[in-house]
Amino acid sequence: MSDTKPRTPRNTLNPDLIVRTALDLMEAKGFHAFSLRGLAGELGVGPMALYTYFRNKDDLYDAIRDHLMALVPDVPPDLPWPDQVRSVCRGLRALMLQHPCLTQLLALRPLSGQETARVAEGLLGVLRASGLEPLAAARTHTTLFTYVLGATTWEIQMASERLDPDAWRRLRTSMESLSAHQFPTVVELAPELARTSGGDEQFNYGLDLLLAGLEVRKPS
Amino acid sequence: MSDTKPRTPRNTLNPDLIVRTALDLMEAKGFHAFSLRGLAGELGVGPMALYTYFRNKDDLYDAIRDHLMALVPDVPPDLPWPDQVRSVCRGLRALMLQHPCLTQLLALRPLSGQETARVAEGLLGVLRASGLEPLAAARTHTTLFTYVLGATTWEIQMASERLDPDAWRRLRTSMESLSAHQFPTVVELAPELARTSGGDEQFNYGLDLLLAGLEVRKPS
DNA sequence: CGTCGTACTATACACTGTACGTTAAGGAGG
DNA sequence: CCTCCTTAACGTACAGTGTATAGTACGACG
Repeated sequence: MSDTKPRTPRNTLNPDLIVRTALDLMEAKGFHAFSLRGLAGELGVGPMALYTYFRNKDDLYDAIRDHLMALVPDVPPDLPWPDQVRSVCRGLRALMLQHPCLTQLLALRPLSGQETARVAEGLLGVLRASGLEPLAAARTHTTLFTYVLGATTWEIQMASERLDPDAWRRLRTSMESLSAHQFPTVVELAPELARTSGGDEQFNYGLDLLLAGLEVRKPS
Repeated sequence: MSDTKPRTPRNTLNPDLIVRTALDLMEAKGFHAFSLRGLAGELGVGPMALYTYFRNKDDLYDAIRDHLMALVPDVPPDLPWPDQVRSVCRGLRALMLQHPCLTQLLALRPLSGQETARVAEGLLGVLRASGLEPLAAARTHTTLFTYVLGATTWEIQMASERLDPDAWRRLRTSMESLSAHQFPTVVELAPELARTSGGDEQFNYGLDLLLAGLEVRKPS
């Protein structure tokens, strides 16, 4: 009757499987609810088994982030450079919307990684080819990237707020309780502000603003 | 010998004291290390005492965020509108740099709050007065705000990375290990990219790009 | 067949947020 | 003055977290 517990067979785990399962879990339960114990449970394994493949939770985060960045599409060739920039930025945003945890992973521990470099290479190449000097290309690259990050972070945040009916109601009432005397413009533009809290149009508006500014600055 | 434990006197706590102490703790120990138990200890009080004033930790976060947003300076009058926009955006960024937890508070639970409305009112007023239509003003406001949020989040992240010598070394080596064959532009522009990972110049570059784009679009 | 490295497990520690029930301080009314 | 009632702060408990440390059994190799 020696109740030998069924040890999980020996080579069931590998980094890629862990990362993919972790990503699934994050998207199913949300970034905050994700835990190493939950992940281990999903894999049918003790929590400490994960430490064979990742030094700690942050290390796993990095791997997940790189796994996601690999999904950013390459720059499409044979297009005018502003359209190439638009394409990359929209692709990055689309990926962030599809995997909301990506914004949090980027905001939590920023960079490094082969795939991040690949994305940077594509955008930087376009900017250099468009005639920008090295420093201007780098500045523009960082500007574009941080705009996408901020805009999409905000958009996801607002969308998740809308999903929680309680939070959404509290937000509406707090908006409506703002006295039109104290904050006339906010109250007057409330419907417009609601429309600009996300969506393709809002994102493209800001992106085109940056591109328009860029063309003004260009010597050509 | 009844060892009556010295109960803390009755009205030592109040929301403002809690928020200020919490903010101090966050800045001293970092956003992640902040805990209700630590805060209660600092106040000389049991953890549950805080629940008299805040429904939960998120509620406290909201209060801290509003407390910080109150420190964003008002719009300076008697300036050309682009300079007014610059002033507000720079003021917001300066506050975020001074209190790095603000970016995380904004990214975690977005809006509502009297002080957030005050800041929005100032910026929206400037944009409307500059001649922008209601929808364009709202779009521009969101664009500017999300740019500041993204740029400053990134900047803080990179700065904190630089402070941790281990992470910084790992970053440098991973950068240098990128093959110049695979990522020629990234390798070539490495010094420029390092320079654009933060700082006033980088922030102002992106901000001026947005403003330049805005002037192109204006009918005047 | 014996040995060894390694993939996994077990246990334990110091934490976390917070639900629940209790206690005592302080002001109000008789 | 005494009593009552509201309420601020307490204590205990629970379910959960990441991870350090030590142990165990399996698979491959000599």
